[in-house]
Amino acid sequence: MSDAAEVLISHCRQAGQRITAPRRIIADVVAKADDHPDVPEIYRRVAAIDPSISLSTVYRTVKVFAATGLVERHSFAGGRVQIEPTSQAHHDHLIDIESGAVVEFRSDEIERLQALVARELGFELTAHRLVLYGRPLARKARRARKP
Amino acid sequence: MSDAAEVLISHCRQAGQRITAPRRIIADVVAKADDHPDVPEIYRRVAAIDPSISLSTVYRTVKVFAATGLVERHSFAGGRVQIEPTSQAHHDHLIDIESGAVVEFRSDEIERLQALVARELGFELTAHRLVLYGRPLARKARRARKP
DNA sequence: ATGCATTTGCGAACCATTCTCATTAATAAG
DNA sequence: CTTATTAATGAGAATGGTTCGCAAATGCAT
Repeated sequence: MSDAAEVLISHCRQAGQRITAPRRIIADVVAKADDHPDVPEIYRRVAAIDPSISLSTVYRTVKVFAATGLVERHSFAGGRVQIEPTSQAHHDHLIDIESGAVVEFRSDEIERLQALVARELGFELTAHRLVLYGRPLARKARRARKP
Repeated sequence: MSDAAEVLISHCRQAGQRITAPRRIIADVVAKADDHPDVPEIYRRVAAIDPSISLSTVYRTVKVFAATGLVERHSFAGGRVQIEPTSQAHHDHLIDIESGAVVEFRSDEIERLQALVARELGFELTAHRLVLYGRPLARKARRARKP
């Protein structure tokens, strides 16, 4: 069992939740996901380990994990709920519209402004989703790498 | 028929689409929507005008409108597709995670930084999508109105 | 007006998600 | 360790948004 998974289950225990075999397995799968799987996808991975675990249980367990604050449930594309361990460092994405490549980035400045804007609108910012779409600049115009 | 609705149907015609009675009505409903209705909601409004129009047709027509670029299909809350006429000036969205309400905002500062970040990554920014998720602040904590 | 491809309406199908409920199992107490 | 209590599970049905398939209706060019 991974380190992150142990954190998940120990927090669940602290929250008064019972630690069951399905929950251990689901914690493990969620903790080691570096993508943003939706629940059916998590279920597939879980079922590969223990096929007796039901889809309902995955839904319920993910909800429990989210309640502890250690997992985030986003509703990004096409209506699915996508899961992400809260532990990893936040980042946004830039999509190369020519190749479809995904570039990860982080801008503290933008993050700060987002919180500011939210507060001005009367909200506490809890999450955000920022995707930039761009066309690669001609090589000469790009910032040069270190020589 | 509203002005904006006429723009919608004329663009459809230009795109080689046939102009039908259902499409006129749906265009009218979509054009005058100042909120961000999902398709079932649009269907309700359409059915109030002509109950013989089917839900399928609303889904299909909204898709056609989106293809012409005159309507945007967002996927904000819980998997629903929400609709908005493209005509209005650019803005981003903040979702009230408690009520699902959509608040529109615009931050030139954030826009500027996005372009900057993209350029630093070697891209020319062509589009972006920013959605903030927030919880309403308690009234006392909110920025006070002018006295 | 006529022919034909596009649209429509209807219901079935799909997919993610939630719910119900009888059964199983984790935890606390003895 | 055993038992009682009560939460968690599995299976499948229910729900709600969205899409599909097909026969019938309709827009549009001629």
